[in-house]
Amino acid sequence: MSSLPPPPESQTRNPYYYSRKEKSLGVLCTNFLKLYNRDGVESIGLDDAANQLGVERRRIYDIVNILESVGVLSRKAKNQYFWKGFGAIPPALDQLKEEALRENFSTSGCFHSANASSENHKGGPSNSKTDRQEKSSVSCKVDNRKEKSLGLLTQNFIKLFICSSVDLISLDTAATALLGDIHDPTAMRNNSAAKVRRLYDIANVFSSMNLIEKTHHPESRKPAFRWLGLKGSPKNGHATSLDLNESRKRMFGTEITNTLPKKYKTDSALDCNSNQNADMPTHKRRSNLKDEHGRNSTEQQGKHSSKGFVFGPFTPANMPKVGDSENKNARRVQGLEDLASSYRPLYRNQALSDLFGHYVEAWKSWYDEVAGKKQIQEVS
DNA sequence: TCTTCCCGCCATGGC
DNA sequence: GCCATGGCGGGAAGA
Repeated sequence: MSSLPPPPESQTRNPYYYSRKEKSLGVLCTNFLKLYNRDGVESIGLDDAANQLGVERRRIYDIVNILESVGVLSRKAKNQYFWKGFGAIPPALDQLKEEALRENFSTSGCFHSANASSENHKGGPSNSKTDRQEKSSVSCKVDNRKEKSLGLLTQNFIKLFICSSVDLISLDTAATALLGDIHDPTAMRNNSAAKVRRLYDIANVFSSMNLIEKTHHPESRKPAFRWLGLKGSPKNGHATSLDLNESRKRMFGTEITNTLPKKYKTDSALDCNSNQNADMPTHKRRSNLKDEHGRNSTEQQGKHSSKGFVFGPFTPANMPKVGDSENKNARRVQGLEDLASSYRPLYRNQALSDLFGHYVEAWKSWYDEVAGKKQIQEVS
């Protein structure tokens, strides 16, 4: 991921190229924060967010659930959330810490009691006495659905860090600690697969906020998460963490969420005939049938997509290092610029269009900066 | 092959 | 019954 491979021919030729990276939850979260983490924003409508970002509501739920558990948002009403901003994170973390200490939370412990006591995570960490009393007495049999909620998992994930002295926790450790019953191999197997997926979701969102950093354990090389906490996230609540680490972590282009809704878009874009369904996995075909009834918003966007909605060709995470040959860089830059002009995204709204323009500018200034450094190095 | 995680089905609960 | 919410896991992209 440290170098930018030349785009495959199929990609340069096919404007409907599908890239999973462009649709990641982290990228979506970044876009979400860029839209709402600013002065004057007080409430957020889920429909509005979904439309602005060009994704289906389901993805917005994931984001808001995670953000809500660190206090950035709180639910106001159906479809409506209060935007509280990054300034609300410290008190939320304090509260989580307090809660965790009460529960003797640790990475080696079982999280069941924690799950129960913080179950009413909706609206942020809670102090509800009645809830806690109730939950502690029936901790093994609280509402199963809520106990497994993404928000709760998020809070427990945070507690792992804020209640221990270590700032690096491996994926394995986190997954094991967050399992309901680590002594039951069957439950563990079933839970872990699902929870690990959720951990990835949470990690992606948090790393886009710079609350954590995805890394690897120095010895085992296994995936791990490093807690950056508030030193990584913005303190004034007006700038995203990305802004603070622009030159280091900026993910050009991929920050625009792809409106192409389907993994098979590459094929379907080339062949709009219904015959394509024959090659599609069953469940995809099922959702395609749904398209015809026009129920799913993203799938409707898919129809738009076939008329030209495409995403930025950049691959920020793959940016070449300063040490790469300059010619190579120049070629790549030229290639990307060619791509950008050939397949300029037609964003569905002004905000995204502006964002795209911003990234193009940012990309150019970044490249100038890198090229400048390279020259200085060579001179010295 | 293994890891990562997108995607959307469908259960649940509120109105 | 309708709709909002969100758990869940299949399976595909990426390493």
